[in-house]
Amino acid sequence: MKFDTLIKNENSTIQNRIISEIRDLINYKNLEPGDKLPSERMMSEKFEASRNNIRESIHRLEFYGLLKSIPQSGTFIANIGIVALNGMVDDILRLDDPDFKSLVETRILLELKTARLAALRRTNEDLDQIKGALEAYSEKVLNGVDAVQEDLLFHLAIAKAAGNSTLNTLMLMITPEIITNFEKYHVCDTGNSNVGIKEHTAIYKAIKEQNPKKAKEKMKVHFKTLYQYCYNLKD
Amino acid sequence: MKFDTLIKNENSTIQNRIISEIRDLINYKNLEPGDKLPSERMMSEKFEASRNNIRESIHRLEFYGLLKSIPQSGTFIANIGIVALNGMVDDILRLDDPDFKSLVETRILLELKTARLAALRRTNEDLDQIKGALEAYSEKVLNGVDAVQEDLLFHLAIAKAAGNSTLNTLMLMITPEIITNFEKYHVCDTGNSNVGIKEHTAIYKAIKEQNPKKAKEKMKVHFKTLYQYCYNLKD
DNA sequence: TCCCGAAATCTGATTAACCAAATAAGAGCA
DNA sequence: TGCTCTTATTTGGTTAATCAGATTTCGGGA
Repeated sequence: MKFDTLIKNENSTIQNRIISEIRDLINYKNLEPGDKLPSERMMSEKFEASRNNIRESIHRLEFYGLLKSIPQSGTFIANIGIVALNGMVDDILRLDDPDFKSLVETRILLELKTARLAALRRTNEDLDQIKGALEAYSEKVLNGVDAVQEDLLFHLAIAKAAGNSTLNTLMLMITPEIITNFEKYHVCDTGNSNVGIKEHTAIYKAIKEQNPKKAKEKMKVHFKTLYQYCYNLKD
Repeated sequence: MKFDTLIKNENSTIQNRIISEIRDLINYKNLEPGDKLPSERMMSEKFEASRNNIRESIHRLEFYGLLKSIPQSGTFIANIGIVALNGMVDDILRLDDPDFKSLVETRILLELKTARLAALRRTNEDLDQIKGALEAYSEKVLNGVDAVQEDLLFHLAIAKAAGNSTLNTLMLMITPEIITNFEKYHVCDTGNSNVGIKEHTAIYKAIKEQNPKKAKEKMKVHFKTLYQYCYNLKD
C-alpha cells in the first residue's frame, strides 16, 4: 500500500463502496462503539464482494482508527463515537489523491519544523550523522555527479535528529513521493549545484550551534525556489 | 494497517527481518534501480518465511516508494538509488513507535498550518461546513453532553478547508490516534467547557474574516493547554 | 432454578491452491 | 541464420481451504 495507493487503486472503487456500505450498516443497525460488526464472511456475502476486498477495506478503516480487529473474536467499532465515525468516513471517501503541490507544501512545512527541532534536540551522535550525510552530498556534487539520494539522506538525517517519531514517519512517507515526482516534473536541477552545498552547510552549522531560529531560516532559504514554484502555481 | 500497526505488530519482527534480508540481497547482488527482485515464492523459500509475510514486507517497502510491484511481471526496485534505499530502509527499521508526545507535537504543528491555510483558501461552502460543525459542538457542550466527536469534526472541517489533500490525509491519520490516547491518558476535560466554545468561535471568525495570522494565533491559544502539557513532559 | 463444563460453532488469521496475464523458450519456416 | 508464431513457464493477484483460539450453546448435576 503506497502513500497514493492508499487512496486510488484498481480496487479502490470497490473498497470505497464497501466502506460506505459498512457505514450504512452501522447507522442502520444503530451500532455503537464497542459493538461487533458482522463477520468477514457474512459481509462478503451480503455486499457481494470478495473476502479479500472486505478485509482490505476493514484494514483501511483500522488504519484510520475507526475499527479494531481482534483475532479470533471479530471486528469492532472503535470507541470514537458514531458522529465522528460518519464524518471521518465521509472525509476518507472524499479524499483527493495527493497532488504535487500539496506534497511540496507539506514537505516544506515539515522540514521547517524538523530543522528547528533538530537544532533544539540533536545529540552529538545525530550531529555526526548529519555531518556524514552532508560530506557525502558535497563530495558527489563537487565531482559533478548527481546527488539526489545524498540530498534526501541529509534531510532524513535532520528529521531523525528532530526526535519526533511521528514527524519522522510522515517525512519518510511523503519524501519518496516528492523525489519521484521531482524527476517526473524536472523541477530540481538549479543550475549551479554549489548553491546546494552552501545552503546545506548553513543548515548544518545552525543545527550544530543549536540555534533553532537560524536553522529554520536557513532551511527556508534552501526551499525558496521550491516555495515559489509551489505558490506561483495556478490553483 | 493502523498508523502504529505500521511499525509494531505481531509479525513485525519477522517482516523487519525480511526487509533487511531484501536490502542485503539487493546489495549483495548489486541490483540497481529498475532491476527485478526474485519472485515472491523464491524469497519465501530462501528467507524461510510464509509468502504472506513476504508480500506484506514488499507492500511496506512499496508504501515508502522503495519498490514497485507489477502484476504479472515481478517486483522492481524504484528509481530512487541504492544509497538512498539503504538509508531509508535503515530508517524504516529503526522507526520507534509513535509516542503520545510526538503525536501531540505533530498535531499542533499541522493544525496551526491548516488554520492558516483555511483562512486563506476557504470557500463559502467550506465555511458553511465549519459553521455547522461549530454549532453541533456548541449545542452538545451547552447541554452538558460530551462533545469530543464534534470537537474532532470541527478540526477536520478546518483541515478540509485548507485545500491541501496531503495535509488532510496526515490529519486523518494521526487524529484518531490522538483521540484514543486522549481518553486513555485523561488529558482533556478542561473543567469549564465554555472556554472551548469561545476558542472555537474565535478560530471560526478568523477563518471567516480570511485573516490567516489571526486564525493561526487563535488556534495556538486553543492548543495552549495541550502545548504546555506536551513541552513540560519529561523526555 | 442455577451453575458448571464440554462440545459445537464462529471468528480472524494463515496457508495452500488456482487464475490470468506477461514473459521466455522453442519449434517451424523462409 | 533470422524471424514469427505457438507453447510452456513464471509472475503477482485472487480465491478457497485450513487453523487455532475465542465464544456460544446446551445438557447434566446440584
